[in-house]
Amino acid sequence: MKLTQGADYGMAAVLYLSQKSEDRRYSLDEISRATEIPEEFLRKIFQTLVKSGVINSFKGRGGGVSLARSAKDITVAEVIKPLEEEMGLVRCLREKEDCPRSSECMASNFWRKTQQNFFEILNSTTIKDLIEGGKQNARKD
Amino acid sequence: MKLTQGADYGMAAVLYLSQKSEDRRYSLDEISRATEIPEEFLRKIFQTLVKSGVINSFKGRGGGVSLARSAKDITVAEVIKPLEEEMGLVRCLREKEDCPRSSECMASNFWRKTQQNFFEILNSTTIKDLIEGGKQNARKD
DNA sequence: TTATAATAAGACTAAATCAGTCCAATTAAG
DNA sequence: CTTAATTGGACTGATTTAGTCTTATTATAA
Ligand code: FES
Ligand code: FES
Repeated sequence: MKLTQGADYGMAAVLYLSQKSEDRRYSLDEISRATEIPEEFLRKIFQTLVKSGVINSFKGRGGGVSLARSAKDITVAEVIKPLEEEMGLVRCLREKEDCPRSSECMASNFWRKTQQNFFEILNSTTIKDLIEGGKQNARKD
Repeated sequence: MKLTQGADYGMAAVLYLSQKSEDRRYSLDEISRATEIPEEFLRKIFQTLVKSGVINSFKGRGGGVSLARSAKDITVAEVIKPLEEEMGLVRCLREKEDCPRSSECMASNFWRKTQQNFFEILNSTTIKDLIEGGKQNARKD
């Protein structure tokens, strides 16, 4: 049960941008160097985030990437979900796959709710929360 | 982000046993047939669960497996954790691995708490809860 | 109008992990 | 002492993950 490296890197990259001035573009080269994420891999990650609307990118000289919205309007879920292809914790929750036991399955409901609870946390936490929280994060408790 | 097939199967197998009479032993052959889990794989799963104390096994003629405790005293966590080798959602939370950005990492605390919240659910839900809950599971809400 | 500095898109590859199998050894019952 | 079972561990094939490479495309500036 781990998030992919891509999702993990994605968070780091978005966090990096969020801590920098918003009115500039940052080249992949620069971000890669600063975060120690392999440049070519980082490129793919950004491509995904551009498609999902979290990041804006600009080609050509002076180009680079920037946040599409301010950090307070980007949730953790918005960064993680597009980078994490398979989000079903167990078979029951993964469409395509079907399980021979699904009819008498006593676990599916439990997992569905548990997973939902997890996503609700990701949905209700913004990148800004992470930066501000610093050491005091996740759930208002 | 998915649990391994082994953990998934493990739940199914334990649920199967929990719904059967407790004072008998069940051969892998029988369980494999009933649940449609490949026998050799199921064998390995039970070996793990025996080691972690959830299942009792008996060699020889008339042998087989049974729950080590009654379903109300087995939590979901006790079944999942031993079958799921890597339980750290992100790098930050996985011992061995170290991340070049760990010092300035704004995400680690968030993930730690989120993951903890997840485990608390697994810890506070028993196999009996699943069977009884049937269609009304996960968290008291 | 051309050189250059950037991202886009997608094919490709290496390594790791996962899921599953096989087999020789052990144990207990009949 | 034969048979029915699990044990433990090595082994394998398939899939997924992480990362790279290569060829376009686009924008800026000299
Ligand atoms: S384990 Fe197959 S449907 Fe739940
Ligand atoms: S991402 Fe590396 S320590 Fe958090």
